Amino acid sequence: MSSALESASPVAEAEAAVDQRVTDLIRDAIIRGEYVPNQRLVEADLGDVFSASRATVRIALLQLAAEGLVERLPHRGSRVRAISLEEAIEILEVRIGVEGLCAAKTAASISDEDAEALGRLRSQLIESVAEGDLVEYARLNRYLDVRVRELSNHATASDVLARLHAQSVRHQFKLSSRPQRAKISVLEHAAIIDAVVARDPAAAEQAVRSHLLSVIDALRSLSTSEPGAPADS
Amino acid sequence: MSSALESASPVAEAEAAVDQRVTDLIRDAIIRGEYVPNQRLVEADLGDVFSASRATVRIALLQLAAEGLVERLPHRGSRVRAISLEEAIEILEVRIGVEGLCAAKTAASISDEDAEALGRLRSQLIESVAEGDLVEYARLNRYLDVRVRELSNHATASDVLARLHAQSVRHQFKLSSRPQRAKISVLEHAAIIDAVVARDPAAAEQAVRSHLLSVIDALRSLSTSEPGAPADS
DNA sequence: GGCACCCATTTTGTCTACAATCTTAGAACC
DNA sequence: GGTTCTAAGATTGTAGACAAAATGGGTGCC
Repeated sequence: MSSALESASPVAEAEAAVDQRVTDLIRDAIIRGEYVPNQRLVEADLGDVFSASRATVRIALLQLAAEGLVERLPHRGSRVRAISLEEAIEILEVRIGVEGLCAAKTAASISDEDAEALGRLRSQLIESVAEGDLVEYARLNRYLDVRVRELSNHATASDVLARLHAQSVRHQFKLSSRPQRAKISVLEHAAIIDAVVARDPAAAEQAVRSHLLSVIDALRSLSTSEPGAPADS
Repeated sequence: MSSALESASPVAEAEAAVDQRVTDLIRDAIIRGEYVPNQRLVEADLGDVFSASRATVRIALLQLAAEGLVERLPHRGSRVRAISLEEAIEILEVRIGVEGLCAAKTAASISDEDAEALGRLRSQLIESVAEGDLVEYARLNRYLDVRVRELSNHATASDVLARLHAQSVRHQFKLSSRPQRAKISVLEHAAIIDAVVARDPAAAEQAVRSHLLSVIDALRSLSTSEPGAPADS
């Protein structure tokens, strides 16, 4: 029965997303903040905007709901999921374990060239903060995260992290736009890179842990200093 | 704009699944092993079996693909995803971090009654193994996992774990059906319960780690002793 | 004035039909 | 005999239409 499928490799994983044009467009719009938390996402409207049928949009929304970006209420529609501070902290707590694993794996297996590249990235990070270029710093930060995931060669962890990351983009953003915060976090990032380049898995895991715990603290104090501004719409 | 949705609580999460009848049926069938890995899942056929339209089945398959239970190849259909040994180990590695977190959280906040209940569960586990009732032992085991997740009160971690668990059911099953293995793992489980009941987060996290590392070892040696039997169909 | 009920509107959930794509088998050709 | 092209079959992707559910406003009643 069906000879063609039998022989396909179990590697694929990523390329499977081909026609998910609409899904990607909506996801990007949410992540970019074009659609704000709690905003309603009416299937017909979105189909109109992206010139796709309702069936396509519907599938996209279900997909995004599975990713945790969208909330669906039966017979009542979809809306952009609002990630509360508590949830954001939960996400960071989970990331401690998973990113720690990635960092450890990377430290254990990194190649010489990749290690060198990370070293350069380290310099760039420090430089961007010194120049006060927070946008560039945020970009390099994201790149570091992605790179460590890739280098860990851990598909499962990468999947989990990608999902978690997408959900908490908004909260991350609030933090990374603070110059004060950048000066602290850049040191922590440098420490992570140092441990990885030194090929010390335990130290890398610990460095990630320290960093994320620090982020949690920062989020907490940020929220107490400027009390709940839940009105996003 | 839209007053009804604005006030909905961000808790829901679970009850959102109402009409997912078909999704649940297919998921159960896969987890129970009714549909074996690599088996093709043709939308029209499934619609016939579950007396639903293709559109409904299609959505169910996309949902399951997002959960990692089903693999979709564009224009070529869906099939039950085969979790390789490497992937199963990856999943366990991730679980170390996340379940460790849950255990630590639970240990830090467990109530007296819940602690007592866990103590009783501990006795039942030991008893079931002593009597050689592996089916009962497996059931209790699942319950322990679920319970620790619940008690941790950590929605994000629970979500991640639920997803990972569903994927690796098959491999878990292979292990838990070995009497030899049960005798080892029951001690580890008892250690986890002890640490949680003693309200020692660090010890609980460590006990989980030890246990899962031991499972990884067991899986590895199991696969070397009975070399690749990839023919599931 | 407030409360319960009912109906119109909006939006989702489901089904059927059509188009696009891929696979497979067979025939023509070298 | 083997290879390439072509066409038929099977299966997925998309669109549009209908049915079901929930919301919101309005009317009647107390």
